[in-house]
Amino acid sequence: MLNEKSLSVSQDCNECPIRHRAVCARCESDELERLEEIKYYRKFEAGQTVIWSGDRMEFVGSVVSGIATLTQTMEDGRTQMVGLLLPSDFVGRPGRSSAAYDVVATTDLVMCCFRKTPFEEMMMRTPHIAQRLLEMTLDELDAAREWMLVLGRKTAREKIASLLSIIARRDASINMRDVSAPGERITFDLPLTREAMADYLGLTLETVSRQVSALRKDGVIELEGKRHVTIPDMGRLLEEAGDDADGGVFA
Amino acid sequence: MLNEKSLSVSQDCNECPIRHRAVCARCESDELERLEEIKYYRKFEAGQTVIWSGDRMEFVGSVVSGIATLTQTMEDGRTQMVGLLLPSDFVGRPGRSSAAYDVVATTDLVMCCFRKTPFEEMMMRTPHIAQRLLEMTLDELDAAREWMLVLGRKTAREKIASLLSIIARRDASINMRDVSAPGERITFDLPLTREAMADYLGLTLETVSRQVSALRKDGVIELEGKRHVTIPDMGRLLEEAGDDADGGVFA
DNA sequence: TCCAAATCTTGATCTGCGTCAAAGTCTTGT
DNA sequence: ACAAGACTTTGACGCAGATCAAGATTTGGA
Repeated sequence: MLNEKSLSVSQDCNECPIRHRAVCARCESDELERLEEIKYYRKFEAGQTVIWSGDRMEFVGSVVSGIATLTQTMEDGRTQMVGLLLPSDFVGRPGRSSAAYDVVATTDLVMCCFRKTPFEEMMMRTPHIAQRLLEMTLDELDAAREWMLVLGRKTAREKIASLLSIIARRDASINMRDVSAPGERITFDLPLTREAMADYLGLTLETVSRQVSALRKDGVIELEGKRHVTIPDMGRLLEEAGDDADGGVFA
Repeated sequence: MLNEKSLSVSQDCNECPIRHRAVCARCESDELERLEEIKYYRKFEAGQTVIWSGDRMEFVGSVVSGIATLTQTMEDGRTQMVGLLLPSDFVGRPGRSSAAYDVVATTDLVMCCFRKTPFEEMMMRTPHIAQRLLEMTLDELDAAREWMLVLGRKTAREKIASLLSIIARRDASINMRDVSAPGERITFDLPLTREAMADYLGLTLETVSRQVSALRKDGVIELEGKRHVTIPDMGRLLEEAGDDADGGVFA
């Protein structure tokens, strides 16, 4: 089911965000050594499922490059995306043995994985890891709650604007660009199909398509092809999203 | 703004869930002593706001008794509840100095609080606290994501059934009753007004009222007065919620 | 006890988004 | 380069839930 290939363990650690973000900063070198031992890389192609909901989950890890989604599905096929995993995001749950969601690679994807049991043992011995994971999980919880407002109370147009502004912001932070500079034109590639956007926003793909067209017609966004977006005025987009213009809810 | 009264510190610790759930189980006695020193109780009346979004947050804590809600509000007044805090739930975020949501007591409420800075220092020194908080936060994240499916993809009727089944389950677990016993009639008081239910479900209060009436007419629930609910068949309710009947998504 | 305010129910009507349908445009493999 | 499939756009129409409105019931304070 999982056609992954392991990458060389000797691959440069700078590419592994968990080293940087979750562990490195405050750990002793022997702990880093131990982490190194249980670390491995996995590669997935666009469209591949990383893990199915309910599957036994034998690793935790984080996204090195590419984009993955967390999705829930009802018996009758209705689908809701509950998370968007960009580089540096953590996947998996220490203390839980089976996956709660489908994880799907939407682009080619590289993950940095740790075997779960050794990782958990290490977490027990290394306080900073649990503290760092707590911090990351609280951020995710905030993002999930912000998204509840989007899903429960925003119109289709506001939903699209919210999604675009999140992607713009996260894309900018990955590439270390500044999204809040006034007058700046922001440009990025949409990493999601219209259907994936619909699943994230609780809409149909037709409605997504219509609202994207409407935002383009109104000059809020510009499109080259279907995927390349430029945002001439970030403040305007945030207004359309229903957020206050000063950096917004997801700051 | 906060008309709280501190309760005696000598109040029986059995009433303070964080002692049990977050700290006690694995801590040394001197750590418990230190926690005891920074602990205090606060009482709120139904309808009082515990803290406003954006306020400086000088404590973390957990609910001892009563019910509180976390809500977000847009500038134009649209409101979305993003969390329901029942006894034992943790509030606040180590490492963040201002509140991200309004916290409102919907019934009379007692909270067990810890001053934030000493709590954070203690967390640094006491690995089990961060580990326990991580576990609790991951549970909350799962609950938030389950709720995203409710908000994004369920019909009004399914939303009401989902809310009732969650409340039934949580109420049962607080009172140590078994909700999954087949044939068992389950009874509880709704702790939320129709408007609060609407804010949680992303609906209007009129729609909530209509769907509650419809579920009653169809025999899925029984009502005495407006608030006292009995569920003659939990499996039936879970079907109406769109969950699989075997314990459901929130198990 | 009684009045006023809060909460809840129900009805009539409206509308944003879903559904169904068809055609257009990219992508990919040969 | 071309064909087949995947993805996207656009149109016509219907419906679930919102909105507006009027009462009914419950709650709480004087």
